Amino acid sequence: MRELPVQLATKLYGAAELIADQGLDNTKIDDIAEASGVPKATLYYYFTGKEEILAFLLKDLLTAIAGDVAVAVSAEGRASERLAGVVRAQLGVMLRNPASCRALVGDLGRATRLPELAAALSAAFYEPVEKLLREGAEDGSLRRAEDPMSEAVMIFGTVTIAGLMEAIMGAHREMDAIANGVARLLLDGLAPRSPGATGA
Amino acid sequence: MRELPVQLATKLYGAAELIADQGLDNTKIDDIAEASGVPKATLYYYFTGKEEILAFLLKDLLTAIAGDVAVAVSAEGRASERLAGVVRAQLGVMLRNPASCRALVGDLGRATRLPELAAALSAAFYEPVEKLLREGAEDGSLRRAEDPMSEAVMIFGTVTIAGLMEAIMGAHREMDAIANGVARLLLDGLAPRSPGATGA
DNA sequence: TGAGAGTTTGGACTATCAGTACAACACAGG
DNA sequence: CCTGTGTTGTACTGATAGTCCAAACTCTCA
Repeated sequence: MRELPVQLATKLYGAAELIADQGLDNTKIDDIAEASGVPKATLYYYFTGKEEILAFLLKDLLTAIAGDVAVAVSAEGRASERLAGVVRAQLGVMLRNPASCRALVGDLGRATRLPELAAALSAAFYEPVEKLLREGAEDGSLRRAEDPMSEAVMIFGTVTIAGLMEAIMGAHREMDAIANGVARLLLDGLAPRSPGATGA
Repeated sequence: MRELPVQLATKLYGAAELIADQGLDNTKIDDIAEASGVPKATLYYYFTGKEEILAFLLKDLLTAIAGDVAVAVSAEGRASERLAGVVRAQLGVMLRNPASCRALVGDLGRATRLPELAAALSAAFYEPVEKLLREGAEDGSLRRAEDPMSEAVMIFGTVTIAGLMEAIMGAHREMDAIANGVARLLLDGLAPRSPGATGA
C-alpha cells in the first residue's frame, strides 16, 4: 500500500458508511469508487484490494482511539479516575465515528486476521490499559489484577460492545450517560457495595 | 431454507473451522462442499446461499448457548451465583465450539445484519440475563441496575471478548480460571473492595 | 520553457466463483 | 412398477474483483 495523500484519505471516509451498512463483501469496489468519488483505477493504484481499504479505515479509527486513550491514561489523578477517562475516550471516538466503528466491529473477524490491525489494537488499547491497571495497584485505587492483560481485553470488550450497541441503535443516549454506566460496571461491579468504598 | 436432516447438519460443522479461519467471503462454496463432504448441488438444495449456511451454524451455536444459559439462570441460589453460572455456561459453549465461535464473532457484522440472528441472540442471552439482574436486585445479591438491558449487553460483550480471545489464542487456560476472572470483574469490579462484601 | 518522473483516470479485458438449470439416479411407500 | 421426494454430477451464466495499458495531467528541476 502506497503512502496515501490526505485529500484522498478524506474522501474514503464517505465509503465507511457503505461498508458498515452492507459489510465488505456486499460492497462492490465500484460502489466504493462511486461513494467516495475516487475512481476505481486510482483505488487500485494505492491499495492492493478491498481488504486493504477496510484495513486503512480501521487502522485510522484505532489510531484515533490510541491518541485519545493515551491522553486519558497519562492525565492527572488516580488510576481509577483515569480509567474512567479511558472509557470516555474510547466511547467518544466510537460515537464520533459510528460508521467506521460499525465497520470495525462488523468485520472484526477480518480485523483479527489482519496482523497489523491486531498490533494496532494492542498498541491503542491493551498496552496502555494494562499499564494503567498496574498503576492502579500501586496507588491503591484499583485492586491488584492477577492477569492485567486479560483484564485489559475484557475492558476493551465491555466498552466496545457498549459503544457498538449505541452505534447500531443510533446513539439515543448522551455519551456521558453511556460512559458512566460502563465505568460504573467496570469499577464497582454488579455486586452491591458496602457504603463508602468505591472508585471514580 | 428447507428442514435439514441431522446427518447433513453434522457434516456442516466441519466447514465451520474453514469459515472461522478465512472469513465467509474468502471461503468458496466449493471449499465448503469439499470440507463438509456435502456436494455443492445438495448445499444449494437446502440453502439459498453462503450466508444461510453461516446463519445456520451461528443459530446453532446461539441455541446451544441459550440452552446452557437458561439452565444457569434458573438454577438454585442467589442471583449473583447464578450470574457466575451464566458466565461459565457461555464460556463453556464457546470453548467447546471454538470454530463456530470464531466464525460468529468474526462475522458479527453479518450476524447483526441477519435479523433472525439478532432475535436469537436476544433470546439466548439478553433477556435471561436481564431477568437475572432484576432478580438480583430483589434478593439483594446484585445492585439495582439503572438500565438492565444495557448492562446485559455489556456483560455479553465482556464474556464474548474474553471467550473469543481464548478461542483465537487456542485456549491455554482452564475454562474455570477464565470464568472466575470474568465473573470477578463483573461482580466485584476493578476498584478495591472493603473487606467482607462481595458476590459469588 | 520543456523534459522527465510520478500520479490520475477511463476503459477494455480476464479470471474466478456464486448461483442456476437440469437430467440422471436412489429409494421410499403405495 | 410407479410416483414423489431427496441427492448428485455437470454444464452453464452472470457478476465482479482485479489487471493492464495508454493517455492525460501535475509538479519539479534545470
